[in-house]
Amino acid sequence: MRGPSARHQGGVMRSSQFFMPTMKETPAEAQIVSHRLMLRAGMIKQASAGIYSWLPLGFKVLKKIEQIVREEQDAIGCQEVLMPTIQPADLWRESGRYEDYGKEMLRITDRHEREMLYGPTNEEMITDIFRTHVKSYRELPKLLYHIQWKFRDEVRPRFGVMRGREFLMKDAYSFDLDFAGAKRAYNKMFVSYLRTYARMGLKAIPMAADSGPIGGDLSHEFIILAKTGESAVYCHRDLVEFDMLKTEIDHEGDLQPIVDRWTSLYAATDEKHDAATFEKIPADKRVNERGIEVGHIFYFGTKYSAPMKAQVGGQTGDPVTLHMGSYGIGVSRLVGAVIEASHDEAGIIWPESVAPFRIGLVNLKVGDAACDAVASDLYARCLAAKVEVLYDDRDDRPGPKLADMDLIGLPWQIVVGPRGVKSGVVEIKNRKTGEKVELAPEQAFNKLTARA
RNA sequence: CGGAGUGUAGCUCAGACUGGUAGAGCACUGCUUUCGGGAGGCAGGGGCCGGAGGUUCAAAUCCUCUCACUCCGACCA
Repeated sequence: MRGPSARHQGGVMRSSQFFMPTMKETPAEAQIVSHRLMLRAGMIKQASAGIYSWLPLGFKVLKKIEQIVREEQDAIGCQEVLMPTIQPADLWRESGRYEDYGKEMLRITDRHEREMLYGPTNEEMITDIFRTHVKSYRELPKLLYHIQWKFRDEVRPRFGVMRGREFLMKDAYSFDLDFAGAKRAYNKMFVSYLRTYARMGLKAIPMAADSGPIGGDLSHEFIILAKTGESAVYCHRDLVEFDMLKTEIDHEGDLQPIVDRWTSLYAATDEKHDAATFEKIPADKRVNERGIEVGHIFYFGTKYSAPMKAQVGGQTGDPVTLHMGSYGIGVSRLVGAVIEASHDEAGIIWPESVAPFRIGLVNLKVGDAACDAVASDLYARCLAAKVEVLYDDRDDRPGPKLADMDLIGLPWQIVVGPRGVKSGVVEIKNRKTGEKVELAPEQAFNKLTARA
């Protein structure tokens, strides 16, 4: 007899118990495909305009994306902290942004009539932490990040989690003694971002962005290509074909050549698009598509450190004002963005790295002794091998079960039905290609669980 | 914040113009027939028609106010 904790090892993985309220019909409020599919797949529920609850299926994906982001930040020596969502207004008065920010900032007054705000970003707070504790150039450089919910009271939230008011964001901050140091930090992040998106199965292309009053070229937006993207983008085809995961990277070495490789080719959003330059690219290398912004990095020098007096003692003993940069990734937005980039008529197609489960196991005829035996054996093997599987053991007709499985887009399906079981086979289906193969259960299991 | 809409069953929507006992399909419950791609039959349950005022013998329906949500625009991770 296995106890409750054993049965729930790895979480609930049986459809008969899993809370996943799928919908056949499309809710009226959803316009874009990722929003429609997230609602239909039971991933999220809207709480109010631009604010969502994450249901188990959606939450699993959110966590996977968050974890990839975390691992790639850790890999470049960026250290994780967690700052609060609620911040004191005084901090923002120091930088001058409390007055500048406008109605997008959600302002709150506590019981002591103290002015607070729900943070839309954390430059002031991290600068305050840093100036309190870091006093010498010897402690530099430093990279810190956190992954936290933010709030921006957008006038017009839309597109589901792609443009919510509340959103989960990774924001990192770099602290250096001078511009050269800041640029090294910038390059580390630049390269880290390329790997991060590549691991999620996305083609992300860095595009020059407006760097504001600081000037220079140290500001890039990371844009993924998706037909339903919010803005037009133009770039050189080679950028789409670079494969970052195959590039060996020494994060402590000179990253400039890698950055140069990406920035030397033309890439621009419609705001910065220069048709004349674009026309000089050979016609077959021109890419003109739609894109979604999923990250933004920039160097901003002493914009916050100067007014907030974040200084350290330099080599000569004189105070040096810190050079800073900040680096954002829209974690919750990425859930929608991945779907925009990867879906078909039937539903979502998750890349394996972010899929809520790796395998969807469908028992087409629950109650049939032979089907039940084969399916539950496969289920047990998956659990034992720690392969994430969603076992559809609901007593329902094949149609809805198969349709649900396509809708939620798990990379692999194993379909156990009476017809196949009679001749000793099950069907495995690749969600992305639609390719179906009939194999003996054991072979099917081996094929899907073999480590690549 | 400008402009335009919509709020009726869990979901998609009719009913409103022309006031008179609340509707359909899907979903849900039970039985049944089906059984490899959202099936069929029978029987059920489910609504203060977003909220508050008003007009009227009578309001989902007409009027006023209010709240919420959506779309277009400007803005934006």
